[in-house]
Amino acid sequence: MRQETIENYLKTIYNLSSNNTAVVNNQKIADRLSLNPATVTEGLRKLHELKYIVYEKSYGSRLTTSGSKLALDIIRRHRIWETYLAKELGFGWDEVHAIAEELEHVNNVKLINKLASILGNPIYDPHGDPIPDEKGKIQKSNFIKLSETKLKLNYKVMGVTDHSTTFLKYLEKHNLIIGANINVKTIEDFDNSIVLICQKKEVNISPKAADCIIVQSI
Amino acid sequence: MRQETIENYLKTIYNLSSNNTAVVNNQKIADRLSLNPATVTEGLRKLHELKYIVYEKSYGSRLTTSGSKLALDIIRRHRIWETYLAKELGFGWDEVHAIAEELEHVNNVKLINKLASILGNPIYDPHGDPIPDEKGKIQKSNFIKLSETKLKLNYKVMGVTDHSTTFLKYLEKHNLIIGANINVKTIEDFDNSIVLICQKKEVNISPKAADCIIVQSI
DNA sequence: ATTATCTTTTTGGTATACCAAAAATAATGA
DNA sequence: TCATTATTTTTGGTATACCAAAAAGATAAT
Ligand SMILES: [Mn+2]
Ligand SMILES: [Mn+2]
Ligand SMILES: [Mn+2]
Ligand SMILES: [Mn+2]
Repeated sequence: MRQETIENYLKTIYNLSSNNTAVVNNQKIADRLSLNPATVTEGLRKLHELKYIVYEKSYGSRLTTSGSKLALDIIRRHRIWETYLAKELGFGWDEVHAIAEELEHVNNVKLINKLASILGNPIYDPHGDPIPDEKGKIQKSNFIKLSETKLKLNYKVMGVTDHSTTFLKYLEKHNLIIGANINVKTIEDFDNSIVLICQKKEVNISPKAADCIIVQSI
Repeated sequence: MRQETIENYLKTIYNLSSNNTAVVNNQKIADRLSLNPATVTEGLRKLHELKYIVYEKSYGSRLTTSGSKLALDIIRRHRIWETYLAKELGFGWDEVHAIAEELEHVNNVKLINKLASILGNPIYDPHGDPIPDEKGKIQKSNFIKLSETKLKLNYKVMGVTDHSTTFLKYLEKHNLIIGANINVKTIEDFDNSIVLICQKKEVNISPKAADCIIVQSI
């Protein structure tokens, strides 16, 4: 199996099992990687043989210790590159993901650690996602989705779970960038859309968008 | 054909036809890319179909305008990355080639131009090789090989044609780094080995090594 | 419990990238 | 020139990464 293929599967499985405890089903992997489900079934069988995952037929996959280690390594590379592109090379948070998708496969420990060191060993990437350290350790947080917030409370934007240019440009337009302070004004009973105050302006957020914004209570 | 495969062929053909005028034979491509000659024959047939090269059976290949353009673009990416790794990220001139071999395939014009701009749009890479500009234009020089030098004359080291760690470490040991001034003391009749003075020390250079060192008369 | 609906797997098939060995072609040199 | 050697091409074959459609299995919904 090509290394790049392995890496893309493992990264996806890790991201889909959130806390790395849940079992991941094939269809979601197929969706994320834009592959036919048949291809995924084959791929998972091979990854199981390579002992990167435990794959139970018609049930799902979960990473082994070695699979988890590799996954975290790729995620580290991806997020370090995203941060370096944004902080050192002047790219926008909506541009970095696509480039990092390619750079993440360049495997050179010294290079990644050097970039990390220049950045001051950051813990979060430009989208608020945590960056694993060299040993694969991740900072854990108590962040919640904007869609789970309570009325009248104050929050700080800590991250996003959608990295698409369209979404990020949309957020920028309303000053909903990382670090922004917001106040949840009303939650519409009708469709669960959220009206919030950000920089003194009222912004109406659809439930779908609110599900992609990560905040912290302040 | 995979983009990476195309890029590796074109880069190799460009490098083997030096001034990009000579026809390149299959065996040398096979050697450089560590491929079976049969594989190369197939590859060249496909590149001809894609109009990147003109391939005459049992004779050789030469790049078309479009092939040449792509080749120069990859070479630019490779050499910009080598320079960035050396100048900005603290890697040695013996380390950068291997990493650049991977990074060169990440195709993002804005990224490469940004790196180039940070470096002050350099014209030479850490091995003294010229860096094509965005349009593919290359600085041409009057450099010669150390093996072609004349007795008693003074030269400046301008580059190397071998990028292997062993060779570069060997040169470093004798202070034969880029920019070093040397004086050709004697050329042995017996084996054409060269004795030169570099930083007041005498160094004996084999003809094979002298063939990989590029100098300029001063 | 029995459909109806997802989801996964199997089957059969394509495209790419490679190689070893044999056959053909070109180059060299006596 | 004619044989020897070097290079290139053809042939037959493997491994990987994919997909479409059919079959099987699991889940949900009445
Ligand atoms: Mn990303
Ligand atoms: Mn990110
Ligand atoms: Mn190089
Ligand atoms: Mn170089």
